[in-house]
Amino acid sequence: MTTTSDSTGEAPTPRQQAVLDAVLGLMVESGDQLTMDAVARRASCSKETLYKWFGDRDGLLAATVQWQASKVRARRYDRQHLDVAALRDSLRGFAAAWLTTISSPTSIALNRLAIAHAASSGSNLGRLVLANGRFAIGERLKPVLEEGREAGLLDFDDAETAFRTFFGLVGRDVQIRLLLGDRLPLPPAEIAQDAERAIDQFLALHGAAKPKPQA
Amino acid sequence: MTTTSDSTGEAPTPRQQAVLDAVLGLMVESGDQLTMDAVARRASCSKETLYKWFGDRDGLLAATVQWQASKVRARRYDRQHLDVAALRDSLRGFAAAWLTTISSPTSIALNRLAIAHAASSGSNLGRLVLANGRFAIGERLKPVLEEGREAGLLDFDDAETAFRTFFGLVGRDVQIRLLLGDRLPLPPAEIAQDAERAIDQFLALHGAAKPKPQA
DNA sequence: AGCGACCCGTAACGTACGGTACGGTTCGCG
DNA sequence: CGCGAACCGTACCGTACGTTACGGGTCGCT
Repeated sequence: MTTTSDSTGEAPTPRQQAVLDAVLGLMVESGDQLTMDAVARRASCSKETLYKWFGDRDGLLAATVQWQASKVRARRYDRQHLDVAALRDSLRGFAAAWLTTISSPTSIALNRLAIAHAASSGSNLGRLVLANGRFAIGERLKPVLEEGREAGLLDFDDAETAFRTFFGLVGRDVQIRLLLGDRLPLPPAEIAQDAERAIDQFLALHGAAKPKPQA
Repeated sequence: MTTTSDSTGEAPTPRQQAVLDAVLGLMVESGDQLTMDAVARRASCSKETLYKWFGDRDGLLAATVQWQASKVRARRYDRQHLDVAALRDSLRGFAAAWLTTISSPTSIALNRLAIAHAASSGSNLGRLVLANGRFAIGERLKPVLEEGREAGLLDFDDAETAFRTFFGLVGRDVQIRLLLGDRLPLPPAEIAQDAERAIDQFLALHGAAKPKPQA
């Protein structure tokens, strides 16, 4: 039975964090040979300790996913004045952050692992990755969209649907291509450019023609 | 050494097709336990035959990907009269077909396998899936887009970029969610609706304001 | 100093699976 | 009929890996 880093668990100790970082390192370097032996060797700990701390292999992987998620979580986009320029900045920030995330080696390795795991039957790895990726950013972006709507800057019926459009315009084919091993260099300059284009398109679809139509 | 169904290979014999269908069936039912033993049992053939025909496990998987691709490939969208209604129909057909494909159990299983494989180093599985999925549809759609532009119905600079926008608007978060195990029922009615919405959005972004501006 | 908790390193066990070998059967052909 | 090619079913081998067990070492507490 796991003692720490359970699915609802508390924060890992620094030593445990070092172990989880070792897992992340191994995943990125060579996603396949992620064996308990390799983790123990890399983290300079015994396998017995791994099993005491994390229960079994799946527990270790789950803890790793949550550890990585806790590292990314997330600068607040505090609601500023919210004119159209501020809204653009906010959306552009989200888009660039998302592209940076999904193109990072860590995210690629983690998603590959979770997807491979989802092929087997029961496993919350996929659910964990979804909750901390796709759905987390959705819940953080939707309030921004709704504030934009209240300010008369955006026009849409359903925030979820609008977010999915945003998601598609930003991500396009990037994630699936990277997951399938396509070389797709995404330097910061191109990320900025892609984010800009995506926001232009999103505002073309959902920007309100007239600010505050009923004001 | 593989004798048949090489990476450039000729069509598999009917018996080989039955074997590859057995692989597809196993993949869909329980993607993990896709062992050579299980394939042989399901296909009622000996492992020795599998190795003679396909070389090794990777050869079998590659042949399976190509077999599936050959089954999907692809009704022609012959260039019809090409007014705006015909263009809409054509795009809507592409969108619905793509959504149907990526939400099919076979595609999900195949992509999971290829993604897991891409975590290991050398492997053309990911490349194969990309070539027969994302890039195949791109090459088939771009001529339609360009005809639409020539007819003054569409406005864009780069067909590749326009296609990626199309791809994002159609696919959104569907594929990644399905790959990660999210339940996401996508009945034909919803596919049709999603395709319609995606085409509306695409035309809002790239529809030419005035047909044949220089005519 | 003595004791217990914690942990490292390594060895050991069981199993699953990719790959190979072999006997037996069917089928086409001279 | 006689023969060889193709193939099925099964047994077998080697290895990799998850998991457990054990010996020894370090640290904190009394």
